[in-house]
Amino acid sequence: MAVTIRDVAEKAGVSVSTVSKVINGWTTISAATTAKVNAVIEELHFTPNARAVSFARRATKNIVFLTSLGKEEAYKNPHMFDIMCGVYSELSKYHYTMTLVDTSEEAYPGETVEEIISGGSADGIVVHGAALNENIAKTIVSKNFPHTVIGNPGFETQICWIDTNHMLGGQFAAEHLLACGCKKVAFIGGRRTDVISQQRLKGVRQTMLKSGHRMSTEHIIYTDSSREAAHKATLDLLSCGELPDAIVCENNMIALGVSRAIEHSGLSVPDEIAFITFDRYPYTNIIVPTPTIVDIDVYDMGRQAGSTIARKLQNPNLLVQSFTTLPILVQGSTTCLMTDNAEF
Amino acid sequence: MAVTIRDVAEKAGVSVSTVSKVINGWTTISAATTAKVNAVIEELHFTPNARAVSFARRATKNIVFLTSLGKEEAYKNPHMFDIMCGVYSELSKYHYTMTLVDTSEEAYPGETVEEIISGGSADGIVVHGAALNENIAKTIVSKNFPHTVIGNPGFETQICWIDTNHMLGGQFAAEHLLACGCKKVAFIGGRRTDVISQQRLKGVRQTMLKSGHRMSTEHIIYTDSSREAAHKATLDLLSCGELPDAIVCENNMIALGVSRAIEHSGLSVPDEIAFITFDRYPYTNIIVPTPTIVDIDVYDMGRQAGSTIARKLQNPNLLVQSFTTLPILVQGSTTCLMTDNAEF
DNA sequence: AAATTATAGTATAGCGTTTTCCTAACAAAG
DNA sequence: CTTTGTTAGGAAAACGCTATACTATAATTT
Repeated sequence: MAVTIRDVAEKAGVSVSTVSKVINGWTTISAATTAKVNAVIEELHFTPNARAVSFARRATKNIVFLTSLGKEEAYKNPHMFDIMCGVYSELSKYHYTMTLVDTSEEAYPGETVEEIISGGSADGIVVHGAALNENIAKTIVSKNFPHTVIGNPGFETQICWIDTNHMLGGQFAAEHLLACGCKKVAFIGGRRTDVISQQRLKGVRQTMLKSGHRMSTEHIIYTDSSREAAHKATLDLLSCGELPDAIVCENNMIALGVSRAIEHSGLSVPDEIAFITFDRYPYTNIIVPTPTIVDIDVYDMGRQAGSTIARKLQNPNLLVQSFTTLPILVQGSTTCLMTDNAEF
Repeated sequence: MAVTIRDVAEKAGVSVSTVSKVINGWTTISAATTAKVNAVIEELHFTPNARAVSFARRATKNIVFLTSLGKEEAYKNPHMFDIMCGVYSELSKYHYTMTLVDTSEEAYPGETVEEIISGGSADGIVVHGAALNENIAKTIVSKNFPHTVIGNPGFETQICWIDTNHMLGGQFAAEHLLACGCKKVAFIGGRRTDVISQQRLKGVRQTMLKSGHRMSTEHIIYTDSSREAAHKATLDLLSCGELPDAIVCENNMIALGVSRAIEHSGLSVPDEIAFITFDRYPYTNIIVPTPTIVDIDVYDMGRQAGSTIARKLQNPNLLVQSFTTLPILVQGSTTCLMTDNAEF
């Protein structure tokens, strides 16, 4: 049917092994033979059968991206796709392909991680934090399967993961506000139990304290992560007690409510009150005024995860356990403009 | 190393073929033997080697999703991911895996479509319209490779595609506005040359005309697809000439500008003036007031594409060339509430 | 009882590469 | 002139499964 390496060998008058060696760039074949073989390959439009190559090489050159998909994923989690694109971009540089595997409840029972590993349908796996659980982690670790997890697992495990340093994010936010001259910083968070939220607050708190500004307890507020709740919380915050000169919003939904509340309060931004938030969402840039944000380059995180696993695959002795990336400050118009960014 | 079908056969005291038949559910094996073999499979934790299976079956049970990725894809094109999730969900029901392939300029030269087809790394391909060009179309058609394209190719080709009926979308918008009692409908579009835009306008126009309302030419406006441009265009529209009682916005960016302009004009929405837009974006629901939109269920489009190709693969005689899906009206608060939806 | 037909299972030839081990042929060294 | 090395290429055994063709036994029919 399709043209095989044998056809090429016969037509070129050489052996199958010679053709294989030419294809794979062995140096033990003379220039003349190489040229001859390549000419025939060209002539017959030969493409090696990928299935046979995988089989013979006992490797797929494929990585599974394990995640939790679903309807409206782009709306619920716009970062997932960017991470994925980042992983992909790096993997393809190393000539790996990437197949998606979904672990969500609604998913039709697909390949389990066990099956992927023992069935050998991929050489490695990149796991999005949302799809990780202790079982999966245990399987991966016990089988010593090449992997990287995107996001701090949040439980005790030897798995290799990569995440952004969220405490540092809080620190960056506070440092920026300090540089703007803010001294009385408030924090409005969503769920008190959220680890990321805690770390961000910790970063803010410590940084303020280090500069001699202890955050007042009534300036640390938790509310629903909704525009309405944040709106109300902000009005409360601004109407009684000591007025803050800056608000750190833990997420975009809160920032939206804070923004409107400040607008209604009549205070000027950023002169009378500044605010800053975390993470960029597709709608962040339509908020008026454009908020200053401490962002995570999720695409880059994906790239780092991709390159880490690719490098591990090339060199199995690579000793990387975990690492964190730096958040970045994106200046908006809700904090004063920093012309000298010596600090950052 | 890993446990193979031979190990299972030996331990169970049957032949390799018998084990294979048990695995693949052939009915020619007795219940007793089946049970015995399954017990051994369980005991040895045997998982068939996916690479060997692909090789022997001459099929991968894998579909390529060809698209154009890139940094910030989620921001630039939030629909891409939803489509992908839809395709994935359906493919996995048919036990196909899905691998991503990027065609974007910035992409590291990956597998070309030719290589995928002749290399046999996938059994079929789903192409996102943004990644399609005449070359790719020609290759797919000439090799008669199982495929589906998401989005009207826009050029002459025998390729199988699926898209939403955009003209019908325009019709739906107009019918809704008519039902609301609007008679003087304006249209603000982005690029005049955009095919989708043209079809939507055509749908609106024809529907209005059918009800005896010819749209005035000065009520059909083209401007940049930016908030600012749309804002200005709307103010112009509202300040001179005949006042429309409804505006059809061709996209969300325009809707954003229109919304603000109406707010500034002091007209009440939807009583004095209504507006409607197309497609839902991640930020659509943060626009105040929530616009009524004619939406495309892109996840569902993905699912249809996935199921179409899966069915084609099961049954190669399936004669589907192209088909379109229905847009859906999502009621917001920028048009009057339709309690009886007899028409839709 | 012989002939036919089901039924349950086996033997084995692929599938299309890679890769290890060999073997010529020739060059350099002793 | 023999020995040793080096280089270019070939032979063939894997890789682990599927699926076809076949066989032996049991069940049914004549």
